[in-house]
Amino acid sequence: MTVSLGSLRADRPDIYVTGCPSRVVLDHVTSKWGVLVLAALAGGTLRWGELRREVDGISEKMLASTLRTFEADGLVQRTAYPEVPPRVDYRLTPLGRDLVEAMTPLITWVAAHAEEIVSG
Amino acid sequence: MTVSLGSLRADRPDIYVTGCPSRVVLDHVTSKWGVLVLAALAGGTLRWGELRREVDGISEKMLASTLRTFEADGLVQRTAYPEVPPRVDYRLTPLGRDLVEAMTPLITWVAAHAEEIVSG
DNA sequence: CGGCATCCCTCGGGATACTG
DNA sequence: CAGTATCCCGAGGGATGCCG
Repeated sequence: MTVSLGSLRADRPDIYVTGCPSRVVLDHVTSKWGVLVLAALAGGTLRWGELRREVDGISEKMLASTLRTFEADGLVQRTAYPEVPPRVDYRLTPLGRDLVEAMTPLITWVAAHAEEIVSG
Repeated sequence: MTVSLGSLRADRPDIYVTGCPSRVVLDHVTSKWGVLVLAALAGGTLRWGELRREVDGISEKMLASTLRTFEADGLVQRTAYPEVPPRVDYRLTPLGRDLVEAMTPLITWVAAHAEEIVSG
């Protein structure tokens, strides 16, 4: 069952208004590293170091910042283990998993058509 | 038919590599105004002025820049009519319509869950 | 009406170094 | 290992003005 294109705006006029919750969440998700971090976590729980290696090019600062945003949004759950050396892992919450599922068509499409677009 | 979450990374490792076509296209789409402009055009052809009003908060500079990027990507088609006063309209290309269709689940999801997330 | 040019500045984000 | 703290830069992006 496909959502018709025409209904996209009619059903969700809220997306387009500055400062509304939809825009805030959309900004988080479409932030420079948002999609990549969420997609990386789609494969399952990852530790900090794994996440860094997984998302090529991200700095520690941006990884921390992106994760904190998603944690506050309730999309990612952080778990710290009281061990030495410290171990921390990150996983999607049920809400986050739901979001990633909604993102999957986009990511798949981009991956499939990227060459075509860039080569023009 | 749903794409399993686990396969997302396995199938498309390219997304995660800096500078690859997938990352370039993903950056265009997830640029600050990319999603909004594409979604606005999902409803059909729009004139410049209509687009500006539709996408709340966008400046002329960013609208122009975003549209030029998508035009170069082959996602949006620009048509100028040799009239006075000038009239220009923008519509999605078939490729662009395809992309918007892949984006629709994400937009719909965000609109539906935004309150829940922001109020957190 | 539909832009482009220009100026200006915020702040996203990178590099580096340090800590529990 | 998993971060925090600082410094710093530049491009993304806003405001204004002009033009065909």
